[in-house]
Formats: sequence, structure tokens, C-alpha cells
Amino acid sequence: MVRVRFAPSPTGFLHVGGARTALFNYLFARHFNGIFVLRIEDTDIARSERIFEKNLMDSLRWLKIQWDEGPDVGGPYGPYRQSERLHIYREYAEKLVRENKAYRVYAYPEEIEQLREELLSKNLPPHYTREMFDRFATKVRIREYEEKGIQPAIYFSMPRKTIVHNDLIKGQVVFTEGSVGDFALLRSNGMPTYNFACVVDDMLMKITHVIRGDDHLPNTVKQLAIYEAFGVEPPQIGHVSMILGPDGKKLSKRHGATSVEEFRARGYLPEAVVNYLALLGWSPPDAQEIMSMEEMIEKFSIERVSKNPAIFDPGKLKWMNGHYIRKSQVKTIVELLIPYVESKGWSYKSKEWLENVFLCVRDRMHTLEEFTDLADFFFVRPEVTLQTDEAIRRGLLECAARLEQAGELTKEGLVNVFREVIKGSKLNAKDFYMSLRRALTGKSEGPELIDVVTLLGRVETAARIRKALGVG
RNA sequence: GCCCCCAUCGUCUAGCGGCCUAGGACACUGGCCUUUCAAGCCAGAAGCAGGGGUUCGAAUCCCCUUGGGGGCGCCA
Repeated sequence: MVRVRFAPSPTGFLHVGGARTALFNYLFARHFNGIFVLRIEDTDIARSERIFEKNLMDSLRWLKIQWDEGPDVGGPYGPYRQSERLHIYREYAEKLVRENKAYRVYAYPEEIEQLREELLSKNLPPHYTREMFDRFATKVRIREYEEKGIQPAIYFSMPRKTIVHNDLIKGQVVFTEGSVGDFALLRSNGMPTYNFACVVDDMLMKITHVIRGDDHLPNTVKQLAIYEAFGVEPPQIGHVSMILGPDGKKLSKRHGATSVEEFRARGYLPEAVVNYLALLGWSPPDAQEIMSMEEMIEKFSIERVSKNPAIFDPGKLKWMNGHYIRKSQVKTIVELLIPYVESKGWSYKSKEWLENVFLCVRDRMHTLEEFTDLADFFFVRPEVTLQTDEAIRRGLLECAARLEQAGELTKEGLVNVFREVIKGSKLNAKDFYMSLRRALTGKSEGPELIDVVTLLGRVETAARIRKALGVG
């Protein structure tokens, strides 16, 4: 049974990088009918917040990445929040201490920081060893800890040997002896560190495959050493390369929208976000780029995940979002559009009318957010004063008059009215239509004019013509 | 300073020794369609970082250089 997990720390919104990692894990699990676990890594008490945890879950749900086990739904290997598993980490850390694979450190964090800087200033790698810590463990210091009720941190004694890792994505990676020093397992506040909690949980939660970001590759050697210390076979581990900003640097806020939350707010569809993210570092065996979640699940394989870092291209996401807006059910999109319309304080005649308005501007939309700019004139009369020659002016006024006098008109009927006026007054059709467009929409480009007139109605059309010409 | 990863059009990628005259997608340019802008369709321009090997044959394998990224925390 394949068991994978996505283990974010609730210290911010779900970033596209995290979303892509979650997606790959999800696709991998579903492809093999396995289990996808959501684990919250909230061991950094200073930065972890419950609202971020909620937001993380909301974002995942929005993307339709569903977990089978997690803090909210539970599961056989819970709890799934690390802050609720502290006794477990303690127990496992003590076990390593008993076996002399880990040891207590009686140095204060500031002292360790000082040690680190000393090493760095001597151009030595900032690696700690047990010997370096020994000088702090004086009888006086130990008593001080006891009196103050401080727990010593527990450090892992890194074995001095070369460790070979066979990465699911990168292939064989060799960590030569001495590339890392001893490191903390448990902090003096009792909280486990990432590398330790991660291994204990993956072990206990029976995780079979780990797919995570490239930035964790250097951690792997530490984690493999911990697995070995416990005498446990590690899961298969694969590292996906990072998502970079357009400048080739790690994607961050200064590159614009980077969180799933922002993309949702800006009118992106989850189908587009997920589809785009899947293509960032993975490609299906056929060349098909537009895929549903089901298709991605079917086609996904870790072998086809690329090794190179990918630059996030907002342009392609936008294109893909436009594509999904056009391919989705009209009713579905209109429902999503209503909040945008209401936030502008606009009212609409009926949903059917709104659907038709949407259909008018659909081909120009890339995001839902763009709807209000594209379709504003359907809701509000534009402020325009038309500067036009006398012939066109007269033609437009004639149109207005004829529209008002006419009964209900079909599309063909409307077209005929315009054609007759153009013909009768020998107007330049292009100039006439452009003036009409300006009068009705206030813009020089936009939807098919007949559709605009149809949706506006005869009366409103006539009124806008007169208003633009400063008549009546 | 040390360790690790990566390297095909501007961008995402296909390619896993001969099917490559390097394929697709976004973006770009031109055309068609069209009263406008789009959408759609068609066409085009654009790339194997550089240098050494291995081989009958290299984008594909090896080495070096260069470039980019990540890490070396009582952060994750």
C-alpha cells in the first residue's frame, strides 16, 4: 500500500511551490490507489498559527486535493498535528540517548550561536561535534539547568561515514563523510526539530514514499542517519526542483502573486491552477497539456518528473485560465462572477441576462476578475460625448428614433435597421459602427455590437445614443 | 568557506546513442476570419552554455570550465 504525505508548516499561506508538492504527492497516491496524508508541522511555536493551518486546508480543498488522513478527518496513525505528538518525540529521542546515538547539550542557544560564528570566522564549516559541547556540561551548568527547570537540548551524533541516497528523481546522491555535523533533535523547550519530527512521523505513519522540494535534499542525509539509528528502512524519497521567479531567484512575494489564496482571489479557476502546476516539472507521456485531475492521476509517474528548476510563468497560467473559463459550463462561471458584480454594487436583470453578458465578453477574459472591466457598460451607462461628423450624427439619431418606434426586434431586425440607415444616408459603415460602439460602450473595442444592442434593449440603446450626442 | 542539485527556443518541456533537417505548449511575428478587440484556424521566427573525451555515430554517456539554484539554525 502506497502511503504519502504532504507536511506543511502553518506559517503562511499555501505557496505555489507547496501546492505543486502537494499535487504531486496526491497524484502519486491516487495513481496507485494509495493513501494521501496531511500532516501539520507546527513545531515552530513562534511562527505557527492556527489561521494559516485553516487557510492551508482551504486552499487544498479549493484545488480539490483531498487527503485521506489528517488533523480534521483523523486516521489510524494520528494525531496529525506535530504539536500534539510531543510525548512521542521525547520518547524516541530518549531512546537514542540511551543507546548513545544522541546526547544532551547543556549549552545555551546564544553560546551555540557564538560557537557557530567562531567556526565560520575561521573559514571552517559550521559543524558541531560532541566534543565541542562537552566543555559546557560542567557540574555547575547541569545544576543550573536543574534549578531553573530547563531541559537540555538533545543532539544527534552524526555517524562519521559516507551515506548514499538513491533519489526517486535525482538518482544517486552521495554525501561524503563529514558533510554535516551533529544536529539538534529536541530543543530545550521540548519541541522537536524538523528533521527529527519528520522522521519519527514518517516512520510511525508508515509513509512509503516522500516527494518534497529540492531544498530538503541536504536534510536527507541527516534523516537517513536517523532511520538507521532506529534500525528502520527509510521510505523512498524523491526531490522535486524548486519553482523560481522570472528573475531566476526563489519565487517570493516580490514576484507578484505566489499563494494559492491570491490566485483564487484574482479570479483563477482551480482547474487551471492545478493543471498549470502539474506541468511545472512534470510532463505526461503524450503531449497533451490540458488535463483534468482524473487524467493527471492516470498519467502521473515519478519517472517523468524533471530534474531542472522551473521558472513560474504567470502568462501561461493566465492563458490556461482563459482556456478553462471558455471550456467551463456557462452557468458555473456565472455563479462565480456574481460576487464580482455585487462587489461593484451593480444589479442585473436576471441570471439569464447575466449569462448572455458573460457570453459576450468570454473570449476576452483571462481571469474572472477581468469581467467587470470588460462588461462594465452593460451595468452602467458610459460617460461619453461623441465628436462626430454631421452625417453620422444624423444617422445615429435616426437609428435612435427608429429603435424607439419599432416593436420587439429580432437580431436580424436590428441589423436591418442599421443597414437601412447606413444605406439611406450613404454612410461609411465602419465609421458609423465605431461611433455607435463608442456611444453604447464608451470603448473602441468589445463584443459584437448587435449582441450589445440586444442585451441593452432598444430603449436603452436609443437613450445612450442621444446622451452621447448631447441630445434630449 | 564547505556540501549538494541543475543545465535543450525568452519561458515550461519532449528527447533516455542512429528515427533530430531537435518535436509540442505559452509568449512573439505574419496571414485568414471580422464593422472593433478578442477567440479560433494556418504559417513563421526562435534552442542542445563552452571545451575536451568515449563511439562508426552524441542533445543523449564521461571529465573539466562556466552559469544558475539550494543548503550548512534549539526554522521548516
